[in-house]
Amino acid sequence: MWLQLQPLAVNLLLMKNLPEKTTIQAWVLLHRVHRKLLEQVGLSLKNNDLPPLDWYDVLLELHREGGEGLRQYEIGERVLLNKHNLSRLIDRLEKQQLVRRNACEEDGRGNRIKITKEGKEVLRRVWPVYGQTIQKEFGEKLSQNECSELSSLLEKALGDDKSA
Amino acid sequence: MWLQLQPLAVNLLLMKNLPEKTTIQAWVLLHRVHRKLLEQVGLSLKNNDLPPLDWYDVLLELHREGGEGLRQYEIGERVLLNKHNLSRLIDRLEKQQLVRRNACEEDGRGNRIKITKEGKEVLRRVWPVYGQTIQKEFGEKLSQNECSELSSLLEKALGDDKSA
DNA sequence: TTAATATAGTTGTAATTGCAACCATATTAA
DNA sequence: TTAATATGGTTGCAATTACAACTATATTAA
Repeated sequence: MWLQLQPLAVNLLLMKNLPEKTTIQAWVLLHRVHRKLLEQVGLSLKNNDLPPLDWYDVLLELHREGGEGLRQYEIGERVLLNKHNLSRLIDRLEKQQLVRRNACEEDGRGNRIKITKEGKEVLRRVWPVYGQTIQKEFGEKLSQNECSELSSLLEKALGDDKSA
Repeated sequence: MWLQLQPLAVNLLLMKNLPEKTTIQAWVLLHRVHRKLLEQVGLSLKNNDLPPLDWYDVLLELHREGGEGLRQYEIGERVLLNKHNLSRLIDRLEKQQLVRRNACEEDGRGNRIKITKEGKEVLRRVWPVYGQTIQKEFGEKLSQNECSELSSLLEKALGDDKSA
């Protein structure tokens, strides 16, 4: 009986809970801003013969951590951009000697990844370009107050269902 | 002489105009929210055996336009997601009969793309799932006022250097 | 102990992307 | 007119991605 009802219930759910216009507008703008910024950053990096942003993204987290480096899944959790194929992204970084994989003592399945001197050098070269683009395309458009306001709204949108 | 100075000038520029902490924080959150939402939407679509979001993105713009459809470059301008390889995305849509390419009268180089009945049907099937995910993962977290506030900040960040 | 299940990471493969080169038509300037 | 340049779109190709299947180790429960 419950089983019989379920498909209907699902359908009803699908008909409801659709977003308001205001919500959709924010959603659309979120995408437009994101896309524009990412395009600009990509362009700047390329124009300066720098590696793509996802390299920076990983290297930065490794640099932040320092010490014994990070497990791959930890990188995945922290990174800004999409985390699929991290394995192969790290392959590429390793091939360029920007990171090193070390066997992991506590857990024989995994490895610990550490940034190298060369990796840090890449961070140093990328940041001025990356940071400047953020500032020019984004920071300059908003006051510090507006940035904070934006952050708090975004944080709320993130939900951060602090179950962890 | 000017040529001699330029590299220095460029370097100086690179050292300056770096973003404030507040800016960076907003930047990071923007990415996190975007990534999370896109992941959720992708998941919902897949779980319901629906095509990827970029199909919807294109089909929606075509539907909005109606009439004689859109040129490919117009689609590129309107679409939410990244616009590279639009040509081949449209190939795929056309292969599924969701759109049709017609020769373009005013401009022999281009074509006009129109959504088909089947394409509209896809829109109808996708929206409930897409919309519901937007609402659940995003809309519900913010009040309508907050959404408006967010929109106006994002609009400002977009800059919209109304040169067009 | 063993079996069952979960987690970390890798790999095969097909689909998609990014990029640059390209073709065809438009537009501009002479 | 012609030549030069710009624009719209396609295509070839190498790199990257998504996804699923897989290996190996950990963890849990019996």
